[in-house]
Parts: sequence; C-alpha cells; structure tokens
Amino acid sequence: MPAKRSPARRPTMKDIARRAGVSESAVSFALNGRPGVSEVTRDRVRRVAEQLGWRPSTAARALSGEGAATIGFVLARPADTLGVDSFFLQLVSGIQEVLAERHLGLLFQVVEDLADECAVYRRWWAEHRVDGVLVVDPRTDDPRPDLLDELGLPAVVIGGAPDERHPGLSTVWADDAGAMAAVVDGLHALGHRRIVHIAGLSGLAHTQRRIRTLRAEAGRRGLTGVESVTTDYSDAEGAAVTRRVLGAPAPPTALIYDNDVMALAGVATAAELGFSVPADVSVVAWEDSALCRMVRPWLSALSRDSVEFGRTAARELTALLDGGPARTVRVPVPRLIERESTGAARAR
Amino acid sequence: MPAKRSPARRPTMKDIARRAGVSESAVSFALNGRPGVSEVTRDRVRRVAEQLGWRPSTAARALSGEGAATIGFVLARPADTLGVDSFFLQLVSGIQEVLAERHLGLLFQVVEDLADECAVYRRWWAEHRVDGVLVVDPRTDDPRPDLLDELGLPAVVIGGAPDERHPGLSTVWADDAGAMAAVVDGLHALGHRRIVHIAGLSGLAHTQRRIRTLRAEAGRRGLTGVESVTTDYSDAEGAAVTRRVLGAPAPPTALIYDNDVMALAGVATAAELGFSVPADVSVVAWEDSALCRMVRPWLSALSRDSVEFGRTAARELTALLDGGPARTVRVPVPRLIERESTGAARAR
DNA sequence: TTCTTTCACTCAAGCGCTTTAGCGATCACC
DNA sequence: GGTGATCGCTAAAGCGCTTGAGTGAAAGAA
Repeated sequence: MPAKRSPARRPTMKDIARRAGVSESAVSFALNGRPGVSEVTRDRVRRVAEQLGWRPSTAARALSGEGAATIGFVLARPADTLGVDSFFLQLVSGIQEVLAERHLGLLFQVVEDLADECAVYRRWWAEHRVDGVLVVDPRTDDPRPDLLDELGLPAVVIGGAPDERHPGLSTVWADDAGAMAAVVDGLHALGHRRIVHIAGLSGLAHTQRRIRTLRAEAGRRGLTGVESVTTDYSDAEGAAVTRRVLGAPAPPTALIYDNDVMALAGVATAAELGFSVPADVSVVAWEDSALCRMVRPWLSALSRDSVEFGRTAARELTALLDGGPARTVRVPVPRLIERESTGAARAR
Repeated sequence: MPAKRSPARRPTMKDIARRAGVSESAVSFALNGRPGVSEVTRDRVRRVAEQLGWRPSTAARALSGEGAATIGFVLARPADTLGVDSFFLQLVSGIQEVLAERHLGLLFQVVEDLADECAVYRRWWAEHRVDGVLVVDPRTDDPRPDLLDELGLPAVVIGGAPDERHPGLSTVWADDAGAMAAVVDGLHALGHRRIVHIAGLSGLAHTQRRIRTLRAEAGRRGLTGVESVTTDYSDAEGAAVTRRVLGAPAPPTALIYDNDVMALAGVATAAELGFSVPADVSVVAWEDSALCRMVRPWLSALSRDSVEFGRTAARELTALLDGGPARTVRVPVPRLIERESTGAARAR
C-alpha cells in the first residue's frame, strides 16, 4: 500500500463529469445555473461537486474570460508612517464582509507613494490579477482616475468628492464640508472665536475641502483668528504645531485635529504648556476611536462608521462589476460626539 | 477614424512572437531565462516584450502549473475588535516589501474566527488562489498546522514557538520567554515584589508562554504576589483589570500589559484611583508604538521591529516556495525601552 | 406521415502560458 | 566522410474552465 504522500489532488470538472456520467460542458452549465441541462441532472452534478469538495479554479476561470474574482486595494504610505490607525483596518473589514459573500478576494498592497501605486495598477491590469480596485486617499490633481479610465479598470474612489470628469468611476464619500461647518457652528456657539485646524496631508482632497470650508465659515462670521495648518498626520507634527500655535501671542481657544493621534498628542502638549483642556482650550478630534476615551479628558470627536463605509464602497464596486452604472453615493456625515475636551471659551 | 473605445488590449506572448518573428515557445524560453534560444534572439524578444508593456497573465501561468504568484494572509478577529493596532499594518508592510520584489501578490482576508480562517484556507487551496500562507496568532491546540499539512500548502507561522510535529511549516518567532524574564529581572532589581501581568487572549500560544515564564521567574525568586490575568486585549478590559487589582488589599507595585492599548488604559485608570505612575505603580507595555509617547508619563515598553518581523516571515515563505527546507528562525528578543512609567518600588 | 421545434446534452475550440518532443542545421571527432 | 552531439528553434499538447456550434431524440404541428 503506497504511502498517502501526495497532498490531496484538487478535483476538477472532469472528475465531476466522469462521476456524474455527463460531459464537462454539462457540468459547467449545471454548476453555473445556465440553461441546457435538466433539473435532475443539475442536481446530480451539484451533489457530486459538493461531495468532491470541488471549487472552480480561479485561474482557469480568469483565463476563459470570467475575470479574476479579485479586487485590489493599494495603500500608498511610506512604511514608517504606518502608525496607529484604526480606520483602514475597519474599512477593510467592512469591504471584506461584502466581498466574502461573493467569494471575491482582496489583493492588498502597501506602497511608498502615488507613482508606485499607479505602477501597481498597471501591473495588476497587465497580469489580469484584479477585476476592479478601491482607491483611497484621493488627492487634488490625482493621476489615478485618468489611469484607471485608460486601463478600463472598474474602480470606486473612497472619500473623494463627486468627479464629473470621470464618469466611469463610482465615488463613495462623506460630506466633510458639512461636518466642518457643524463643528465650527458648535464651537462658535460655545464662544470660540480663535480656532486652529491642525489638518492632515495638504495633498489630500478632503483636507482641502475641510480647509476651504473652515475658511468660508470663518469669513461668513467675520472671524479673523482662524487658520488651518497642514501636517503629515503624525503625533510628532501634531505636537509641534500645537506647541507653536499655543505659544503665539493670542493663542486659539479651540483646536480641531484631523485625526485622533494628533489630537492626543495635542492634548498632551497643551497640558505641558500649562493649558488646561477644555478650560483654556477646547479640542476636537476628526476621527473617533478607542484612543479618544483612553486619556482624560476624553476627547470630543467626529465619529463615523468606517466598517459601514467599507461595506458601501465594496457594494458599489460589485455593482460596477455586475455592469451597473457608476454612481456617487454619500455616506452619513460624521457626527460630533461631545465628550470632555470641548467647553465654553473662557471669557477674555 | 474610430473612437479609441476599447480599453487597451493586453498584449500576449503571441503578439510578441509575431513581432519578433519567432514562435511562442521561443518567447517563453527567452522571457523565462531558459536555455533554448540564442542570446541575440533573447534580447530581441525581451525588447519587444518591454516595448509592448507585456506582463505574464497570472491566470495563464497558474493554469500551466506555475502557481498563483500570490500568498495569503488571514486575520481572524471579530470586526469590532479591530481596534487601534499598529502591529499588523507594520507587519504587512514588511511582508509586502519582500513579496513586491518578486511580484508576488498578497491576498488578504479578515474573518470572524478560527473556523472561518480554516475555511478560507480550504477555499483558497481549492480555488488555486495562493501558493502559500502566513499564519498569525498561533494558539495552543491550533488546528491550522494540521490543516495546512493536509492541504500541502506551504506556510510560515508568525509568532509561534518551534513545533516539531509539523516539520513542513516554517516558524518565525521572538523569544517571549526571554523578554519576560528580562522584564521581571528589571522590575525585581527595582524592588518590585508584587507584579501583575495583564495578559492577552488566553488561547494564544505566546500568551501562555509569557504566563508560564512569569510564573517560573516568580517561583525562582520566591515571589508570591505575582499573577497573570488574561483579557481580550481591549482598553475596556485593561482598565477593568487594573481597577480590580489596584483595589485589592495589597496592590501590585508593577503592572505588565500585553499591549500598548491596555497599558494606556491602565495608566489612566491608575491615575483615577489616585495611584501615581511610576511612584506608586510601575507600568510596562508589551508592544511599543506612538501611543507610548502620547501620554505622560511616557510608557516604558518592549519594542520590536515589526516591519522587519514581516520581512523575515515573507523571506521564509518565499524560501519555502523555492523548495527550500522548513526552518525555525528567531528574530531578536524585544528590547525594553525604559521611559517614565517604570521606577523603583516605593519602600513599604 | 413528415417536417419543424424544442430540449438535453456533447464536441471542440479557445483563453495565455509552459513544456516535451522533435527537427534541421552546424559542429566536433575519429 | 560518416556518426553523434549540440544548438536554436518550432509544433503541439495540456492546464481547467467557458461557450458557440452541433446532434440526436422526443414532442408538437401540419
């Protein structure tokens, strides 16, 4: 008796065909719910397939023009910037939930910069690896939509504003402008007049939207001590900017941080400088996470459902793959969760 | 003139063959560095391929037995547990660095639990999707090694202890036991006698290794006030356990947290209870990240290079795919970075 | 009865690549 | 100058699947 050495051969349609006593084509028809076989044969084939533990070879499927059953996701970040970030993992988790239902795989890649990202798309396209991609961190002047158009690669842009110039792309976005307006509204009502926005990467589209909105809101109210400062999202820059603005002659009474990490660093820095939060300065974090409840005072934060965001994006992409039209869908505006870090501005 | 509508057909080897005036086989030989073509032909073919922007179709490659040029990575976590965690992103980033060099893709999937994870491996295997997998969070009594053996899927276990029962698997691990011993050494030298270890998930192999080591170290020194408490790694449980142990009649003077998130929550809780860190209680976080320098006092932490960890794991896997032998490689023991949260035990 | 439809299924080609077998030409050798 | 290697290349099969064309039988229409 030969040792059971070979690691379990994968069954193919041919095996099924033989066992079920039909041709391979019949098996294909049966298994794909296509007409051309009787119900009784279809059932028999299905049973045999199940019993054999058969699964279609994605390679063979892809080769015969069915697509790779895979969607791509590229994260363009220098390795050392991959810090504490709950957003992406949650986003991906939501994406997976939807993709898993349809047995779609997620090909994931981390690269250094946008140029590399574009190269990855080209490669994936040329290698037939993905049927579509999810694009994150849209920029002002983003080369990716054009490229994806050129390649004819279905894509949904996550977090972008609607883009009429690329009718082939779907977009899933939250209304940053509305959220920013609401935040400014709230702070203004609390008596804050000097507000600094410690923003994220200046190249990102949503950063610019927030900055523009803040400026507009300030203008509308005639506030002069309002500004945005862009950073790289790191705790280090968050702290540095905080130190700088709080050290100015007329320091702001409210700070809006574009992520939770900087907000945390900012609070620590404020404390070091002798500013008490929220008595001397209010703090709002744009992104809620466990972090916000891990220090006292608890951070007031803009909260959104990142997992659902991911689900929505994935659903749009599958719709696109099914031949549906490109759409622009807006997810709910993030809600401001008021905790302990915001309060009335100290009377001057 | 017809509109340039079709989204750029992908060039195939046939195209190259035609342009270069040779057969497809010759192209294959030339492009794969195989003997059978003259250097001059090889060059010509290479040039044509380059000029056409040709890339091999992974599907076709996979079908003709070359493997899928993809490796798989499953993260088994309930969606709501995907919190703030820099480790995985860094790990993945290291993995990618190595995989990208060889144009290997990373198929990534988040699932709920171990059973789902096993199902994913089976599916990937049956669908011919991956050539190998990286396994994280090894457990005590882990079903995965057996499964991967059965499927004949090359794999490297990340963070496991050497496992003689599965000679087909490579293992990349850090010596938790050594690190734990060092930490206890340090704390003991500072005068600490009552130490509580707020551990992670009890099912994880490394959790058990740390617990065992702590017990052994305590036993060796005759310390009685030493214990480990397992948690789910969340800030909530970290805080809860902290509250409980610090509220006991003879509270510990040192706390070792199995991750940075719990350590942070623990420090906050200690402060609330009126314990000053490190004067009343010292804190060590097992995992360094930006978080540890985001609160005062800065957290003393065990630091390791997660990116390099990922690289190592990926290198082992590619070696395995190249037909190399399974190996067990040990990455450097995490180093204790002493910051502000550890100090001498208060004299009683 | 004969002709057409429909049905259930089979045949065979093809997707893009690898690989084995084979073939003619050149070369070396005794 | 014949024998055998070696070289550079081509032909063709095969990987597992899909799909359009084809086929034989049963059913329905005339």
